[in-house]
Amino acid sequence: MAVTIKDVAKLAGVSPATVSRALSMPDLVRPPTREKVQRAVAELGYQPNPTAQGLVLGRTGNLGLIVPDLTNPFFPAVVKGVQTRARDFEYSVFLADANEDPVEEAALVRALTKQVDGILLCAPRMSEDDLRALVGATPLVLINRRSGRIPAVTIDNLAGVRQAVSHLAALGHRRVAYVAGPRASWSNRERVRALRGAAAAQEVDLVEVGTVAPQFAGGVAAADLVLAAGVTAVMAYNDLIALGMLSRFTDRGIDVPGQISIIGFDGIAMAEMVSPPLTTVAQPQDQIGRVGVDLLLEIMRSEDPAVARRRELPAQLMVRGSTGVPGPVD
Amino acid sequence: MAVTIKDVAKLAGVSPATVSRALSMPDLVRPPTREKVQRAVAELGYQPNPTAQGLVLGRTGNLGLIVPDLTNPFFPAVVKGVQTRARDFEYSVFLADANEDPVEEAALVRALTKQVDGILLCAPRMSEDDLRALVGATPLVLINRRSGRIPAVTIDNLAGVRQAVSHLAALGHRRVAYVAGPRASWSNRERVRALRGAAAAQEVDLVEVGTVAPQFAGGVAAADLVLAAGVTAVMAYNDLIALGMLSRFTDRGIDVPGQISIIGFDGIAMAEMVSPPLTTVAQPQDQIGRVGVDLLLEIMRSEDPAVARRRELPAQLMVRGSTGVPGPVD
DNA sequence: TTGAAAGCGCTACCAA
DNA sequence: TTGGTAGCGCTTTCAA
Repeated sequence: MAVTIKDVAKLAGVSPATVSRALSMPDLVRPPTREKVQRAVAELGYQPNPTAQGLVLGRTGNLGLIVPDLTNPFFPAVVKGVQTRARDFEYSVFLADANEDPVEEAALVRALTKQVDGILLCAPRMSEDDLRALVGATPLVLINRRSGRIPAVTIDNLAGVRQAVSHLAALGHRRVAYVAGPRASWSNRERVRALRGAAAAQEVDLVEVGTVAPQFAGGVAAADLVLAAGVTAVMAYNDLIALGMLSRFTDRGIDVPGQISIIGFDGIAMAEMVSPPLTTVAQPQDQIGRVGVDLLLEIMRSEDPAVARRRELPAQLMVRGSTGVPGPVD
Repeated sequence: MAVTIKDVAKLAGVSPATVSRALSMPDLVRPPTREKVQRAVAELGYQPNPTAQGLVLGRTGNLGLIVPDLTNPFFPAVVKGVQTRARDFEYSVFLADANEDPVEEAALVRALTKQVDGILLCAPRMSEDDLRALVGATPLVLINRRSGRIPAVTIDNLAGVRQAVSHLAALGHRRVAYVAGPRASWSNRERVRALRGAAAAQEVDLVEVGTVAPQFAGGVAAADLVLAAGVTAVMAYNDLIALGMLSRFTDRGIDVPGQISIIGFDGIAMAEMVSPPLTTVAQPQDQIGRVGVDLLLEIMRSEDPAVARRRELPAQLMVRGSTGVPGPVD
């Protein structure tokens, strides 16, 4: 076994209580004593056992983070934000990947619940019922989703979509397709709703070509449908889908943006790396993570569940090479 | 506070000891008693407190995983493998991202050490000294690195590099550049070594154009140097660098593979999504994670540090569109 | 087969 | 300012 507080106490010639105090409330102990303890700690290389601390303090010092799919570059960026901020407050983070499976999401939360002081949950398709069951079990912050009065950090989907539609309208596009993400996804529903409003307001015809997996392959599959829809521009639920379309267009010899313009959503790093670079509605990914942690800590500290705590972060259209004025329609 | 073992005991009309036994060694308790307990557990929704269990059992049920940069798609894939396998054995995993910083790597390991039963460490540039200091503190498995007798899972860099060089030689390339990753990286050193050997054996001139960050931007920067080196093909330390070069070549109007062939390393998903798709030496990313967990558990179980446990996984060249026969040299 | 009780390592209360 | 001690929730002897 490792060195315990008793070993330190013995070596320093004080009681375990004093060692504990010297470490956690140093000014309650006389300087000479404090130094004795510090020397003993250093000599023995003592580190408090977090499990024991956790047991007596009733807190673990851990945060849980659940994401749908780490393979989508959007989430690693969020994870990094969470980690950074969590470390600032000396929290460690449990990460769990739900593999895009609502059932796993719920199971993971349940498993994590006992191990952490709070959970950051990015579970776009978990049922509202499952969600409600979770709340109250542990402090919880939703990421990119809202539900009832559960604390949440989201982005301004409405503004993001509006910027995108205005951009296309200003370029002269009059007929635009939307390739949807998972039907159950909160973000997707929000974006569709915003899109319909914005399209109507800007007198743009909106063609909803259906739902695909929020992945590159989904975009590849959608590309041909989009082409058949006779539009001059297409917006995608996320960047991965947009990138898949771009790739398929390139393969089919369709010029982007000459023959069709593409707008993605998320602002993942990869969007800048393709050619042409992808115009996209960027989310502040690491900020989402950081703010999520802040919110969670706030909740954990002041356990007043009455106030619904929410943060809405801005979305920003990044205009890049994949959008341009519409070419002549064939 | 949540429901404890005492609550269950009271409701079931037995002692806490019996509840504990009924749960963890069911056949030591008479069936009728067992059922009473189970009913009480169900009614109260009791779940054992893992912290308390951890304290008495001396194990946490957690694994730690440290990666250099979650933003490199290679690592999320490894992380997924780790998670999957860990979950099979009812372990949770702490994930920490070291931000490509050797100092942070060491600090993270130290912080994690007390919280987990074992650590999977992917720290390509941590100094050997730091590494040695860690070993012994906690069961440890190195990922993509070898050091002394520390257990490790690596891939067969030598075979991978050989396949790549043979491929280029077979296509007729006689002068090939290598864009190196971090000088301190174990994998990079291995690959350079293998490359020199393979190039000599295949009578290929090797031009080492220097070291860049193992990221897209590094590749962009390297591309112009490569072009100036008068080679017909280039190999990169990893796919991100290769992708950066590809992008820069495209921007400069250089045809790939017409004017220059590119080979990456890692086999990240993105490599297939660009155009032309990237020829690359693929690592079995999720398998690396899974095998790492297996190895770690093995070590944790049989604490016989005498045997050096290692796994070397195969690397496989994926021939795709970014390599072809060399064009006429200008 | 079951229960009483000790104790994992630590913190915090109460006394001294 | 310090020490003794109870107890966090659980498991596991040791006895009954």
